[in-house]
Amino acid sequence: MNPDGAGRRPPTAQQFVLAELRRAITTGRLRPGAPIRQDALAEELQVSRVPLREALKTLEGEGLVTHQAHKGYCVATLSLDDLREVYRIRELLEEEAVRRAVVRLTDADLDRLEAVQGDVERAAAAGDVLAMATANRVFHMTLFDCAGMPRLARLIRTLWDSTDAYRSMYYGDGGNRERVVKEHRATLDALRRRAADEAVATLNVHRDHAVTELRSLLPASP
Amino acid sequence: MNPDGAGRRPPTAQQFVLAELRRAITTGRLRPGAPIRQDALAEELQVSRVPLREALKTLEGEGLVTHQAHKGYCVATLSLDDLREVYRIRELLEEEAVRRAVVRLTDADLDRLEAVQGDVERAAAAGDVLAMATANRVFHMTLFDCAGMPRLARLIRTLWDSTDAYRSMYYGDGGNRERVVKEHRATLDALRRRAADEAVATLNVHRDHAVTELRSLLPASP
DNA sequence: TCTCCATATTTTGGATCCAATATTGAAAAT
DNA sequence: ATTTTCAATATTGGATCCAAAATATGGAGA
Repeated sequence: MNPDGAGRRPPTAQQFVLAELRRAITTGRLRPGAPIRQDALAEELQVSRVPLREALKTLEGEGLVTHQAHKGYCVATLSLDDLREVYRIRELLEEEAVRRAVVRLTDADLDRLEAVQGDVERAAAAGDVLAMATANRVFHMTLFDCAGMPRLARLIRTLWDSTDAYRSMYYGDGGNRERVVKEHRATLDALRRRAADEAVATLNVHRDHAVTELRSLLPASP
Repeated sequence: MNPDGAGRRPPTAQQFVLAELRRAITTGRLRPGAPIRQDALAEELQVSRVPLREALKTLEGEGLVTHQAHKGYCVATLSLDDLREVYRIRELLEEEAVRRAVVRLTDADLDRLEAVQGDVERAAAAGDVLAMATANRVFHMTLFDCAGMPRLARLIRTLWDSTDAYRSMYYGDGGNRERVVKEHRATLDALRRRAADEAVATLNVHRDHAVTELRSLLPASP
């Protein structure tokens, strides 16, 4: 399918570790708030602590882990306020991305989006939570990349990452999966008609619902 | 003046190196595009390469340096498009920050802003470019911090950092310094009257002028 | 029993050393 | 003379080792 398939190990150890850690955090295998024991992790991943620490520094920059000198790293925990803040910032940035994308979308772009939407619908039908999360993400990022603003896209990507640990739970519910499918359809339709306001609105509805749902999933008082 | 004065060396080597590198890049001592020779830098800063590399990873996350595996780090260069993109993103985020700040500003906050504005005016009068850049930055960050959205403030800070190398040149011109002083006054006035739209507008004018000026300072074809 | 302090252990931060990759320069072949 | 190949060198990536700090442990005193 893809030339450098998902299983191919990256050229450097820190890139490998980075990918592994990101997955572990965004899928929830490393729980929010959990301390990161460097020695144990390094041994588990079969690398020394040096590349591990560099990967952690990258993740710290992205807000997925926190660090205190001489105390170590922890998987970041988001308070309700943090979550709301992230979603508000996403709203600002994604609106811009969509508006730029709308006026630049080619037919090929729309075809790609349609194809990805196919993946989303298949995952939703199959009830495959992980595939759903991945395809949904690809759908949005594909759209945002069309804005032709690489830095903006990167920022948005980072914001998504920082809440992935919580978002995965969202797709556990079949109703939510159906909802996402419908909302994507509405977005695609608006994009085809170059209706920017409408496209932005559908995404905002989507986000608002997600943040509402996530409130109930948050730890009691972080 | 300040309990942990500027000259105090941070507790860990990587924090020290991080601060040093940030200064070197944002003041232009390390020029955009310049390769970063780790051995030489480590020796110059009297540390080993390990904390240096961790600091570089942090700076990479902030976009101040770029990295290629097995080739090394370079000080990031911004194309005109990059610059415009950064300023556009800033516009989006700073508008939000200002609007939130306006409804939360206390008298103490306004007093602090007024005090910082005093620093700005003194630096402008003295023609001290570095002091001017610093005070201007403090003025804006103080305002943005009042929004009570720490992540938003951090993002904005990072965006400022990424263009600091170019912005320093801006203050070389006395006319620009005067302009900044006047625009800050207008912003402060609008803030006092809780006139959000107006405050946002003054900042937008400010940014637009800066980005126009910076166009002429960019390298020919990066 | 609880608190406080000294000590031992664990864990992180940093330095040095080695390996892998990239770059440079020179020699050889066309 | 130009290009290509191959070796020498320089530079980065990673592993191991040591030092510093924090945490856990245990005992003495109130």
